[in-house]
Amino acid sequence: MHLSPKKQRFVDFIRTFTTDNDRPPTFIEIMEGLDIRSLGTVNWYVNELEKEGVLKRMKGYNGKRALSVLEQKMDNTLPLLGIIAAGYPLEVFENREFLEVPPAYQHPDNYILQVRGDSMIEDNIQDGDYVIIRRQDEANRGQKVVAYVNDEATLKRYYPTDDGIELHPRNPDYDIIRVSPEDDFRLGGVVLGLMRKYN
Amino acid sequence: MHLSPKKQRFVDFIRTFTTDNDRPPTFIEIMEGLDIRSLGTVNWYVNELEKEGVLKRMKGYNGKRALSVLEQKMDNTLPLLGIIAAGYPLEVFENREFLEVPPAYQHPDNYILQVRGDSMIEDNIQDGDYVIIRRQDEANRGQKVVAYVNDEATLKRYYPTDDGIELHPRNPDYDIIRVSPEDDFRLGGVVLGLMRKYN
DNA sequence: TTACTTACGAGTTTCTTACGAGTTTTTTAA
DNA sequence: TTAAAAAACTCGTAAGAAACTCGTAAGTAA
Repeated sequence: MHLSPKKQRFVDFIRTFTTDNDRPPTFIEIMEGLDIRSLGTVNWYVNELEKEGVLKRMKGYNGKRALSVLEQKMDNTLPLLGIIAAGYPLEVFENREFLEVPPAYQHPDNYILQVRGDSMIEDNIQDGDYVIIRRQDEANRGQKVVAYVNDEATLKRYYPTDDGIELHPRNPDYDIIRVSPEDDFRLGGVVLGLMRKYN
Repeated sequence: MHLSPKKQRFVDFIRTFTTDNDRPPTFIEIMEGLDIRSLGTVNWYVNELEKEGVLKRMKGYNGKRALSVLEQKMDNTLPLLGIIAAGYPLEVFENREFLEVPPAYQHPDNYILQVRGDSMIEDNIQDGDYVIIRRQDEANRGQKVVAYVNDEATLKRYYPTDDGIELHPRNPDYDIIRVSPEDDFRLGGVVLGLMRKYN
């Protein structure tokens, strides 16, 4: 992400100030350090850079006051949390790996699972595929979701019913899972996309 | 893709300027750097080179303005060249679109095609999927390739034989294509990966 | 109160885009 | 081979958008 020279100068100042003083600068310190004459201008920069994902306002960092600025990096990766297989608990990786994704998927609530098995074969999701998940606890009817039922994780289609939830596999060899209120149910997220690597 | 000397000089300037300054040049900087006397001329170059897929305008990159010029590298996109459907000529897009990909796929010889139809359904490649192609004229046995046979483009598996080439679909409704020496045959590339977007 | 951040409104400057018209070089077809 | 057509390249200007600026006032947490 290339910044304009002025914006670049702005974040550079924050970076060096922060390492020099062990705390981020206040708006006024930025103003003086960069020869800006208005707080509005400083504020404009912070807003812009926040929109662009370069800066982030943090709570309670600064000496006297609460909000301040801090850097964040974009590396186009998402955590590969583990392997999901129909009928088994989610196998979570110990040493977290990261996988590169198209930048648009970069989001703190997104993560990746690798699919094991063929329970979704009719949706053309095959063994070894990587699915990109958005962590959220609601879904639309028919969406593909990661669901946890009684400690078992599955990738299924989501169909709410009058008295519970149905989770449909996309493979005739597997049964529909009917979730009743007494089951322990949790939505892990919805599937945003899929990536497959050939070699 | 060879460019005219002038155009080549133009992109070379952008390339070196960008690496030197960590940002792409503005139109005026290009104008001065190349001894051009009109912004219209710079604009003309940019338009031309954009049509040819060499340059691309990016959001929020440049010093003062929003849209600017940048080379196809570094922005994590690949050109979406068109739609490929079994049994039809490749439908090439006029106004070139770009799609974000995982950064590792970034390569000048790579491009994207969108798949129409279900001729590869048994390989779990479905209608609407995006395949990432590496442009090259040889392939390994069994690899999925983009092939042009007598002006018809297809996505198939590649099987060389003693007296020619066989192209295997992955759908029983389609026939194997047998390419003999008198056929007009060309490899468009091999499939490196696949991306699918759900909404 | 004090030391900050946030919000508003209204500039100025820098840069892109659009337009219209011209010249030079290369390709095409008689 | 040569003239006509097309493509490559040039110019200058003006409109408009984005980037950047200012000053002040209101809000907020220690």
